[in-house]
Amino acid sequence: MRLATWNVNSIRTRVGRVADWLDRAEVDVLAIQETKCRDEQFPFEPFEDRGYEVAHAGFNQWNGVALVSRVGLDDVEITFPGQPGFDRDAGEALIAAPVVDARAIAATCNGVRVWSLYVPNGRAVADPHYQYKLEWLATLRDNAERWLTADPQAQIALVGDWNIAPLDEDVWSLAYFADKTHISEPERKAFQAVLDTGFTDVVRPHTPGPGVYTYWDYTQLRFPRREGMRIDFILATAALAARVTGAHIDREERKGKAPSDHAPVVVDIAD
DNA sequence: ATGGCGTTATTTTAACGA
Repeated sequence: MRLATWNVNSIRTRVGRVADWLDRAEVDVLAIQETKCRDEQFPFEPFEDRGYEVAHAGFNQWNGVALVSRVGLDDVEITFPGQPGFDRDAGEALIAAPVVDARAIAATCNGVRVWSLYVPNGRAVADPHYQYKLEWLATLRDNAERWLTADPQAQIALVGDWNIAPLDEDVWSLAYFADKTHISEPERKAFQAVLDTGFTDVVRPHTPGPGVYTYWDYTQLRFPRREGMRIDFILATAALAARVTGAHIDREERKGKAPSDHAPVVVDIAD
């Protein structure tokens, strides 16, 4: 089966492009981030017309994650246990539920537990949102460890917009990002800590760098100048990674009329 | 140079993004 992840930057604005892409891409399961809508605003019909089931979590105009599948969509779970929230009004407090963003949704698709994840941006290293990001990732790590401890053979995919560039070559300019988020050591360690529970990046072996990205800013002609970031990942447990036969980043989808600023990331999994 | 662009909402500016 073919599994993909895509930060679409508003599903209502992008639904035509996403549907057109599904018509061509032969994707069985698509994890979406940044739908930017509430459940009742989500355009379900274009997906259902194409034979896909949809599960969506959206609480307001921010964030929003979804799973689209034509190979089953069972045991849907919105947010992971202990998922931290961010108090937007206070602007500083890191607090627990019930103030939780729509940043995580899971379902079992053809035997694979797929999590569509939208990791908090962090905004700036000195911003409280940055601590929220680190706490969010640490809690995800704890869950990942728990899932694999319960079943070392579990087939789990953690996919989405991680808002972290793990390697120096994952950003177009180290100097530009030197004092910004996405490349700081705490963020990279938080990402690595998830990997260390038993996950691997199953896309990178098929899309070697440098200069291979999944995101390009709308401004400053970043895309034509090939100045991007690699921040969208498909991480798989060993049992699932063993079935991966190929992967690609569909940078063609960053072109044309009204694109998302992210490209879809795709992985092929043997039956 | 906080510019450059895109999206959303109890919009006409502010918040957010990375």
